[in-house]
Amino acid sequence: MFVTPSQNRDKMHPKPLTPFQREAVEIFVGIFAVLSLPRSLGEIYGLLYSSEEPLAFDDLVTRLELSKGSVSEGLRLLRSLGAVTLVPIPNSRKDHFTAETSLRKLAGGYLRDRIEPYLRGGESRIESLRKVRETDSSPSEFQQKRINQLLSWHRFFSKILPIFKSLAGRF
Amino acid sequence: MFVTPSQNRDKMHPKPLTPFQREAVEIFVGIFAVLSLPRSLGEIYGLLYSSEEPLAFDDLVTRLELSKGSVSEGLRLLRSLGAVTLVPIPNSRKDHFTAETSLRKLAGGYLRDRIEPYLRGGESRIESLRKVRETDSSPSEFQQKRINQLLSWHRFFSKILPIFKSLAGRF
DNA sequence: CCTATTGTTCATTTTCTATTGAACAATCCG
DNA sequence: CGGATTGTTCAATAGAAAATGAACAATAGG
Repeated sequence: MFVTPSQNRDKMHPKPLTPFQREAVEIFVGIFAVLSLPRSLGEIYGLLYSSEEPLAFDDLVTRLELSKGSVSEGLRLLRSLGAVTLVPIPNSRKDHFTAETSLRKLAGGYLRDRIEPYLRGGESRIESLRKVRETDSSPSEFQQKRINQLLSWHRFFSKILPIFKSLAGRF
Repeated sequence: MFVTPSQNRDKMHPKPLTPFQREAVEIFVGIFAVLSLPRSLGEIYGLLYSSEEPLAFDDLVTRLELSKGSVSEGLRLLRSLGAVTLVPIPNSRKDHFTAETSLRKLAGGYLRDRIEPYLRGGESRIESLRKVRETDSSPSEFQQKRINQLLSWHRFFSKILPIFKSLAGRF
């Protein structure tokens, strides 16, 4: 079987990243680092973001010099966040991927997966603090103040999140 | 030299956390974890948050069973974030600390130290992407689109951050 | 001054997280 | 089928981050 070089180079000589792509990868590695997300995720997303055409799984492995395991798990997480989409390519058996680029999807996915679940559990955690106060030797006014404050913080974030998402929706 | 038990217990038998404090510590450990901040910071802040009176450095060490090193560096970071304040206690040589509890200070400090510096560097990173595009073999329209999109994202976050802060200011 | 106490620093250790890589599953196609 | 290709899983390793603890400053009070 023969392949054209642009489709499938030797693994030892993968098509290198363009300067534009290298720079984009660095930018997204940085952005992901701010969110405390691993470097490999930034690399994968960055390369997809700076590539006009969808890339095959294998392209990511060879061009970023990452292990198949990293790419596989990285793509899984990025897809679960809605940051990367699997696109069907006619006549290709391989999976191909593109970067989602609407801020709505990106920020929305991050918030949905990393923040909202915690926020949802918030009320019950504050509730158990309230319960514990009652069993305390001497429930104080101070404790009640703290509980109320936590509740007000919770309400604040519960309100602000949808607002943020809808504003991001325009980008 | 004699001390009253409430002021300075034996290190092996520190005044234990009340149930309320234990629960508060757990809550803040969780909040800090969402922000990918280390457990010890959540413990320190949580105990201060749930303590009516300022606590001495040494109280934090013994009651949380943390090393002096952890507490020292933890307090330094929390103070730099504006989450904890050193309060002078008359007739005491020891440093005493309280938790700041206004969302304005807490969120503001976090954003100021962790997010804004990165955001400020954003323009120059995008600029260098723009420069690299020109040196590229064939600068494409696609690349220009990506650059423009990054710029628009940057503007979005630059706008939203002050808005968020001012909203948080009311809590 | 001198010494107790208090807090900091930072090299080392421990713990946690990310990454690898090899074995395995799934699937396509001859 | 059957064997080649493609992608996943997960135990093992490497690497990064947090926590420790011992040596070291700083300082207050005798």
